[in-house]
Amino acid sequence: MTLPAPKLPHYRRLYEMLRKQIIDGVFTEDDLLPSENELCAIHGLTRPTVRHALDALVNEGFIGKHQGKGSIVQKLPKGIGILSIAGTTSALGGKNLRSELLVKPYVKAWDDPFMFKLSETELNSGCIHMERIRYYNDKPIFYDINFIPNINVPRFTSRSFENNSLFDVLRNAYQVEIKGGEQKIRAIEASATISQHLAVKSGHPVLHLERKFDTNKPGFFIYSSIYCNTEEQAVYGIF
Amino acid sequence: MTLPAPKLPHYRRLYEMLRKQIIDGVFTEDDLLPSENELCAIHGLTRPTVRHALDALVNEGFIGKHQGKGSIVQKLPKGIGILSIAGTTSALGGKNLRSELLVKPYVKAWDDPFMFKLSETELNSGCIHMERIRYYNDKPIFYDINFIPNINVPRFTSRSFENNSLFDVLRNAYQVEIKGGEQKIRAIEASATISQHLAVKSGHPVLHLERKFDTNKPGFFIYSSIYCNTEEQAVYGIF
DNA sequence: ACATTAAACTTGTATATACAAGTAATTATG
DNA sequence: CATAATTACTTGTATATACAAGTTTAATGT
Repeated sequence: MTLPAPKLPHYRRLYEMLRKQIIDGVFTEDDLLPSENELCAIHGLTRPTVRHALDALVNEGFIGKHQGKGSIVQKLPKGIGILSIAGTTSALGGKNLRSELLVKPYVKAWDDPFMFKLSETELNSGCIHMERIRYYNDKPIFYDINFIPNINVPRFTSRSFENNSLFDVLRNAYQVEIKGGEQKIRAIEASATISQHLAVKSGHPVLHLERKFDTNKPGFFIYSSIYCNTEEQAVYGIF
Repeated sequence: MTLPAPKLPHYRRLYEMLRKQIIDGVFTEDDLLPSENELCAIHGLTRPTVRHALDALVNEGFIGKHQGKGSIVQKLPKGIGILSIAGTTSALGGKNLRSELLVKPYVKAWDDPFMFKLSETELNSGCIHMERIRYYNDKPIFYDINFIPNINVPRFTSRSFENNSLFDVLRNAYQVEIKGGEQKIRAIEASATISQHLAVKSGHPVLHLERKFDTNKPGFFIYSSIYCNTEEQAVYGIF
């Protein structure tokens, strides 16, 4: 995984700029973006190049194009793969949501057996293991165990993750983006350990998800095992 | 929801043709598609038009493009939103999987309250309600309740669904395609009704998913409530 | 003041052309 | 026969141009 090229293609620069403007709130839902012709004039680019950038924004769910009318900003796409609490709008950041690092990231060999089949490269690199508890209204609702292949993620173990999205860190510091993934879901009876972490009675039903995230880096996946207490709130996810 | 236009744009016709060839097995995983120049010659189109079709195939996960090498067919994208059993490769069709209609599709008013907020149009149209049980090795594992808005789906209630994917029927008969969606997941104790349908003891943990599927038709969503027995096999899904 | 028509805007589709950058195949050389 | 160089292929990026089709705005007529 190399550092990004210092020179991005024109269409990509425009795409990143517009994307950032939407995320930063410069354009918000239902706003019209500058027209294709305006963007050509502003950036000294041609329509096919501008359209290429806009197509990418459409594909990622940031805007919708309407012939004759313009490019309209949509509600910020909720991250595919991010779990939250039904009824809240973000995984973290709401006043009643907070996250606590239970086990700081450290490098270890993969658990054997592991929940998903691993490639040779992954097996040889070991993984970074970390555990977090997420609280809603001071009640533990998620017990989250992450396994990140120790491939090209220098100084990962020294980063701070409390109240930070793991995915944001990966995107901003390592240019790793989540593209989707697969998951195995079970309803299980809470074991002694799980009931301790999630503050439920032993034997109480809890949700268990084993997830494998695809990223924009070929061959680089992120793994996660999550236990959830859904007694009061359902777990919410986009797929 | 209108019928598709009799005349498709060139790029779209090429996209649909290549997509069908991949699905039908004319091209299989790891095959090289004809090059862009070859497709231009074969179809009397220009490279930007051909590339537009190929870009759509990339976006949907059918192919990957490799500079200098060619366009390579990928494993058929597993339907987003389709649930299956961990370890099997399709929702239905495997020898050990079969589906049984418990309640034939019929038109009714929406349950009130309903698991997701409904639009005015949806409320006024009523929904088509149907219930199925899915078996794995003759054991009931899914109890699936679907709610399809009664909007532009003529003669839906007279179709046969046993051993047919609801999504395939929607795509082939009504040009409705699933684009993703959202879900609320809970681990619950099986009620008397659920334990009867899924052949588990009352009070045993079962999975409950409430799902809202986005489609290619603006404003048209499909809803589903699924109870799953995950005692022996996890539920598997792509997101 | 309102309705109708025309003009001016928007995105959608498509062709044409050129050069950059990566990979595979062919040819030349030792 | 092996290796290196060259050629020929591939996709990637970008400009230029034109017309179609949908929507909004401005002008005109009553």
